[in-house]
Amino acid sequence: MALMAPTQQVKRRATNQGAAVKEALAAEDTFRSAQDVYATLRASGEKIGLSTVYRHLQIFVDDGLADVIHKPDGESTYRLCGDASTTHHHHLVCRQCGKAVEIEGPAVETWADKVAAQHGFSDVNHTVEIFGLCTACAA
Amino acid sequence: MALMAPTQQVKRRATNQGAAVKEALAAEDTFRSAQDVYATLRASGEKIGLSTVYRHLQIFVDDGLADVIHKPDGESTYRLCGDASTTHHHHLVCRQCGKAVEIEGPAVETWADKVAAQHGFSDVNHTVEIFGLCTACAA
DNA sequence: GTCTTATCGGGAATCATTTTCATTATTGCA
DNA sequence: TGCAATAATGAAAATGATTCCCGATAAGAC
Ligand SMILES: [Mn+2]
Ligand SMILES: [Mn+2]
Ligand SMILES: [Zn+2]
Ligand SMILES: [Zn+2]
Repeated sequence: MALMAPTQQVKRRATNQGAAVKEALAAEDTFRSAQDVYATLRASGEKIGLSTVYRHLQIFVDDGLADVIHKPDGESTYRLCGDASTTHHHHLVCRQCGKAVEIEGPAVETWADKVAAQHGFSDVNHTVEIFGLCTACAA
Repeated sequence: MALMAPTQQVKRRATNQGAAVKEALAAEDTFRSAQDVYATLRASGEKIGLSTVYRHLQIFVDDGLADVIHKPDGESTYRLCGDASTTHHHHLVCRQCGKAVEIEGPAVETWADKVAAQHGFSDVNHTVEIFGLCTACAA
């Protein structure tokens, strides 16, 4: 059994950079890479370093504010989570522009757990991502 | 609509290196990284280069002989496919040792297509991976 | 055996991500 | 309000997987 670390809220300082990264993500319902966010912020005159962008994106993930999807080419992309860490969900993602729709599939959840249990696997989680072309990109 | 390239069977030469990579993968029902396969082969005295390992792993994927899973840390892992490219399936994978079981979920397939269609997405595919600890690693 | 060229592999190049660490800015408190 | 404690920053270097380059090697055809 894993030790359950107390959910100690880490003390975080409010900074311009942190706010800027969050705004950049909030601007679109799209999965975006750290490099992309960084380029966008710099282009808009924001004073921020690449390390800081990576740092905040990871913080968002740790805090359950953002989801991350690893593209086949290895690049990680981030997107603010609709309703924070409350609801478990997955995504329908446009492989062209990154636009994403949050989706739920209760049946998939139970299926995944059942299959894992049947094979004796424990401490289970899963990834379910549907990729395609959004209507805009299909044109 | 995508042009359907003629399924021209590429002429491939039989080499010791290609066979060695396939054997290394066949030895275990586990997803393994290129670096890992390379290290294993060299350790067993095999005369092979890292580039060649990557080359053959990619060939296996192109030929539908192997599946690839991208780990969260970005590393790609490969595993020979049970029944070649015939059956679409997913995997239940041990996040500790990489041991994998091929699984099927017809309901998930139809669900994925339906959800995508409802949102107007086209040219759809999906990834479904269940991770956990196998009985051996749970001990 | 000889030729053609697919394959090999050492090493350099890419490139996203991480680490380092001196500098800067935020927050709690006197 | 003033200041010390320290969290945050970011430029630069390091890391590490993967790809690229290209002269050397070897499989397959005749
Ligand atoms: Mn789920
Ligand atoms: Mn499927
Ligand atoms: Zn799109
Ligand atoms: Zn295991």
